[in-house]
Amino acid sequence: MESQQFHRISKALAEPRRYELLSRIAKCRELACSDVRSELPITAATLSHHLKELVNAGLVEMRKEGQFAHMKLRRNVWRKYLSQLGKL
Amino acid sequence: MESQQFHRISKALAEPRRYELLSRIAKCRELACSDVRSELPITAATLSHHLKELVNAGLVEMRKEGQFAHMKLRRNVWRKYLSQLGKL
DNA sequence: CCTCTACTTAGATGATTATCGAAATATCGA
DNA sequence: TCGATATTTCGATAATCATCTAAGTAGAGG
Repeated sequence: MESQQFHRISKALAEPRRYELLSRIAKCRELACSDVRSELPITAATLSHHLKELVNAGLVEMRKEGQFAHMKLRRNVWRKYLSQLGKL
Repeated sequence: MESQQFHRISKALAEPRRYELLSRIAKCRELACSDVRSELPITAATLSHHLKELVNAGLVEMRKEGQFAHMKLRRNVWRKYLSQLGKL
């Protein structure tokens, strides 16, 4: 795994709200933004910002379906990240 | 592992220089600050700051021997962190 | 078309923090 | 005791970033 991606992922995880978001995404096969918003006290703008960070880091994949955005964990990237950390 | 400690560790890892420092500490049984300073372009003040964060996070243990400070990875904490991440 | 809903983008603000130089503290060796 | 070296603390500065409101874009259903 590229060092740049590794650091982006680390930064993405460092924000508690973002980690919580990732954690919810990981628990489902897919999760819609609107579902997150109905369960967490977060504005649409902030959610969109955090989501962008997760996608930028390569951790999350997005799919647009009509008005809705669905998020999905990229499990192979996550595995690679864990394996890299494990080498410390 | 406490959620507070978990987040502190995540934050500590998110800074590339700090991760590099941790990585060097992990490679030895113990590492002296002065050795780090002779190998990396970093001021004493900055090193001291990052070291404090690692200690605060519970990831690193310090031992003073005369003028020298020796740093050591707390491997059981590291293991717990990895295992927590693995549950995502 | 019009409007409602879902999301994104832009711009601003405040908080956090990485960094450094300088001063302080502590230990060692002469 | 003096001077050198190691580390910490303080204070300042600049950069990063989380958050919000408001405005923009776009699909769905009348």
